[in-house]
Amino acid sequence: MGRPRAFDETEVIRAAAELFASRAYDGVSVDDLVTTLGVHRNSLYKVFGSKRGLYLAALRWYLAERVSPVLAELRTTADPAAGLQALLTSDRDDLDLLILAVVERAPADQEVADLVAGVLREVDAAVARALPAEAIAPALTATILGLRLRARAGGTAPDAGTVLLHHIQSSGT
Amino acid sequence: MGRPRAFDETEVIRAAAELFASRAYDGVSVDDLVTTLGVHRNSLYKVFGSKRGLYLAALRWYLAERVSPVLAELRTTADPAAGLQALLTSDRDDLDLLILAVVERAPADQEVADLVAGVLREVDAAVARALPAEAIAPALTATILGLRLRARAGGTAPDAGTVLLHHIQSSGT
DNA sequence: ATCAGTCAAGAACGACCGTTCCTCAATTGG
DNA sequence: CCAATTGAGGAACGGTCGTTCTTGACTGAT
Repeated sequence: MGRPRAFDETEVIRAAAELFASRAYDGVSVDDLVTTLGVHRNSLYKVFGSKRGLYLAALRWYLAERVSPVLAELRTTADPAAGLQALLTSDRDDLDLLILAVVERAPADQEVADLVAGVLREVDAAVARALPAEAIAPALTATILGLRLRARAGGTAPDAGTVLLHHIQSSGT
Repeated sequence: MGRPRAFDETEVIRAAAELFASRAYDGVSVDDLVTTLGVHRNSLYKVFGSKRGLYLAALRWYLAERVSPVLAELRTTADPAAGLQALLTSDRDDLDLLILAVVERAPADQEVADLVAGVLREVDAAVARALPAEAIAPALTATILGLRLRARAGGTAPDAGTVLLHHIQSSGT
C-alpha cells in the first residue's frame, strides 16, 4: 500500500556519483543534489538518511559499477598489456570519484578511508597480474591515479603513461 | 603613520597553506583561519581581499617556498637518483597543497589551474633530467603525485616508488 | 598636544548550509 | 468506496558561511 516511488533509486545514485565526482563534497549542496537529481528533499532523506548517506551510497555504487568492472576485465583479459594501457590513459572518468574520495574525504571520514583502501588493494592486485615484476604494482597504481589527477588540471598528454609501460615491459622478464 | 601590524604576513600565509593543505577549500572556513592564524578578520580582508585571495597567496607561497626548492635541489644535485628517490617517498608533506589544488580547485578556478599547470611542467623538467629516458618523466611525475595521494588514504608502503625507480634505472641507458 | 591614519575588536549582515516539519496527493487492502 | 499508508511538495528551522560595518585603541608627523 502507499504511493509508489516516482524515481529510480539506482539512477539517482548514479547521478549523485557523477556530481560528487565533479566537485568536492562540501562543494555539492543538498540543493544541488535535489535540483540535478530531480528528487525531492524529503525522499532523499527518507531513502538515504543524510547527505553523507547519499555520498556513501554513491561511492559504493561507483566502486562496484565503474571501478570493479575495469579491474575484472584486467584480471580476465587475454591481453593484459592492452588493459593496463587503457588504465594508464588519462582521458577517462572511471576513477574521478575514487581520486576525490582519497584526497579529500578519506582523511576526514574513516568509512570512506576503509572503502578506498580496499579498492586500492584490488587495483594493486589486478595491476600486478599484468606486470613482469609484481613488486612495482603499487607504484604503477599510483601512476594511474596520478595521471588522472593531472588530467583534472588540464593539459596532459593522454598517452604519457604508455611510454612508461613500454619501458617497463621491454626491460622486464 | 598609523598603527603598525601586529602579525607577520609571511607566517600567516604559511599557516594558511598548512590549513588548506589538510582540508578541502570549502572545508576551511574563515572562522577556522581567523582562529588558527590568530589574525583578526578585518586584517585578513584588508591584506588579502577575500578568502580566495588568501588561498591564492598561500598556494603561491607553497609552490615557491616548499615545492620549488625540492625541484631546484633535484636540478643541481650531484646524485639525481637520490633526489628522485626522495620525491618518490610518500611520507612527506611538500606536495599536499599542490595535490589538493589540482584535484579540487583547478577544475573550478582558472587561476589555480594555470598555477599548478606551470609547476607540474617544472616537475616534469626536473624529473626528466634525472632519468635515463626523458620521455617517461610525465608518467613518473604522475607516480610521485599518485603515491602522495595514496598516502592520504593511509596504509601505503613509503618505499613503493623506489622499486619502480630501480626497475627503470636498471633497464635504461 | 593634536590630528590624521591604520589596525584591532567584535557585533552584525544577508545568503546559504543540512535537516525537519506539516500538509496534500496518490495508491492499495478491506 | 473508504481508510490506511506512503511519497511529493514546499515552507521553515537553527546554524554557519563569507563578508562588512562600527567603534575604539594605538602610532607617527605636525
